[in-house]
Amino acid sequence: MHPTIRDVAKRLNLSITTVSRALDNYDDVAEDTRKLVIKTAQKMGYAPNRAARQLRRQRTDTIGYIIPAASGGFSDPFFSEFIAGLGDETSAQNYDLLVTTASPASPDEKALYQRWAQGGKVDGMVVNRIYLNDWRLQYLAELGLPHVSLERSSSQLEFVGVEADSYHGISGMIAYLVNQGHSRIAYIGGTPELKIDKDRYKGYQAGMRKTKIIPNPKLVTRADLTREGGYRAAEQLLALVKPPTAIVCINDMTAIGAMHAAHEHGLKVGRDIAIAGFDGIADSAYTQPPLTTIDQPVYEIARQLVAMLLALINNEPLAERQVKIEPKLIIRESTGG
Amino acid sequence: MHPTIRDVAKRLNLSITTVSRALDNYDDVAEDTRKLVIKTAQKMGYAPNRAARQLRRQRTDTIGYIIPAASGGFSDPFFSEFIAGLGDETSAQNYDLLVTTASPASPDEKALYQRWAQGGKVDGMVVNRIYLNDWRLQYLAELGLPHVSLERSSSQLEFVGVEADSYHGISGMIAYLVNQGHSRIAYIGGTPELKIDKDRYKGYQAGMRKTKIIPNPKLVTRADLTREGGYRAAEQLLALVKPPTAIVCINDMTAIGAMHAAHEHGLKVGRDIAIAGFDGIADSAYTQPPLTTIDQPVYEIARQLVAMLLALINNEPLAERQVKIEPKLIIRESTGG
DNA sequence: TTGTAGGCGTTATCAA
DNA sequence: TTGATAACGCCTACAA
Repeated sequence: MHPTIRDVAKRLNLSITTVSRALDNYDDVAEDTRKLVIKTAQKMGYAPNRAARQLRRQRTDTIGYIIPAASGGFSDPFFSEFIAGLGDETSAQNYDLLVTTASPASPDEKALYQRWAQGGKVDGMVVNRIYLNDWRLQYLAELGLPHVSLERSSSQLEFVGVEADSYHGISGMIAYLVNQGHSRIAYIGGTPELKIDKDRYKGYQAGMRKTKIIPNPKLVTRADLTREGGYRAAEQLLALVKPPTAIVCINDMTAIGAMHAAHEHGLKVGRDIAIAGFDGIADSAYTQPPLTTIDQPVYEIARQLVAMLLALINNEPLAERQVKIEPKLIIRESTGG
Repeated sequence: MHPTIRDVAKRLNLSITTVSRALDNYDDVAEDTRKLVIKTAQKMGYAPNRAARQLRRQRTDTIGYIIPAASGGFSDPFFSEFIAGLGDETSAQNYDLLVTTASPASPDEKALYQRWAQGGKVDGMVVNRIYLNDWRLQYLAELGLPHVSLERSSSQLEFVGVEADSYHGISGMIAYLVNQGHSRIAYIGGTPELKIDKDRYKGYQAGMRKTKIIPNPKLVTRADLTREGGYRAAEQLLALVKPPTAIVCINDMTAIGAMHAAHEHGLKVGRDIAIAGFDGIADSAYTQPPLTTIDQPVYEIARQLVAMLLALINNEPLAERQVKIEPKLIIRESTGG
């Protein structure tokens, strides 16, 4: 098998202590010795055994993220960008990232959290797609395992993480649409237990309230944050006697589905109907027509979260325990440009 | 910290041996004892320490995958589907998946492979986006670390993994387009060192050769598998004195970029110009117009790869060491329907 | 500046 | 059916 520290020591007629310290750049080792050790270790292809190191140090240098998506594939680029951010920041800090998918609130999900958190497989966890009442955050808190989240749950006592201001994002969007002359503005949300749904829906309500328009409850529908869900919800909206002239969606995926439905109804998006999303995924600039959306810097948020988590893990001071991000309205042709 | 097996043993006045075996379902432990142990362990919130187990068993029950994408985010849904497949299958088999991103052939990438492979952090690796001459496969082979790949490199002695028949996929696509009356058919590829580029380009050539059309070398361009790359390459093609009437792209991302360029040129995709991709990502059904593509079951391929890798790791017999997949042509409106 | 030795939490061998 | 004990490979307090 691989050479161990013992093999290196034997080869050089040194003790494993010296080798260990030479490699870890302790300063109580002779310069010549260190150089020799490093060279030999390299030549022998030595790399410290992670399990042994972890056991000894009582830490894994690994953090975990369980993608909250139904089995069968997460197809929301939101997650790709998020994972990319997590991966890049963990790597940059010489940590590793453990990843898998599990359906929210499934037994699998619980088993995974247990295996990783209680088994000491990870030093901390990143959590997102937060529910108003989220067992994951509760569980991690009880366990005392460091964790950060994108969005907070209402049951959370001590929140460390990032929050995007969904509320103002959406209410600003509504204001913009009203300004464009729209009044029959529909909302396609997600399940109301989701923190982001609550915030975004409130933003919608607030935006509508500021106008004199009495919102039609039929214009508020719910889907599941997927293209298919957005498609079906939009179908319903377009089948109304008085269909909406604008549709604001909880995320870009939903909006893409809605655009598809509009096209099928022979509507030209951006002229006959306005459609807008939330997230600012890379796709949104490449849809036809390009999608108006509320951009949140997902990649950066993910990196930020990791940085915060590692600070938490290593007991380093944290400049801010709660970072608030203001997403930006990006106007494109899907709302008439 | 967490209770250890010792704590459980102490609580029950049993030896750690017995506890260990009760939990691992050995059959030489009294039924009553086993039940008691399991119950107590659960009550105490005991979960075996993974590092200790790994050190002792000399295996990690973890496999690794390094996303071969430039830092700053992989935005190709191909990878999301791939990761979802990897994650679901590893979870299903009670393994864990270590993931990160690294630019192909960067020093970071090498450092990661070393840390994981030589440090015994993983029992095996999944590799994709294969180069004709791929140092990763060579490295893993030399190390003797189990690995599987999607696509094979030409320098590979012993290939275990999955191959999609890119060649026939593309040549079939060309045949279809020619049949539709196209003759000025362009190809937007990737870097020629990529295995898939070689195969797909060959498919293009073969498809063209079957017709009497003499292919114009100006119609063959290269990009980088991204939307932006596809956009720029298509811009060039459309600026030609005699622009192509059809563009076949190495993947769907490139095709999405190309469609964007066509729209900007005032062309109606599917009527004024045909554009086709490769991969069959979920997006492709939701572009406007929907994209003709060559569909390969990425999610299933990923699961298959993991299954093969775990068989390799556990020295189980492998029905097939090399699985060949025939991708399917999906005709949609982007080529005139 | 270097070496000795103990222990991190498991699993597995052997003996009782 | 159960228990004592020795590793797995590394780090580090302490001794030399």
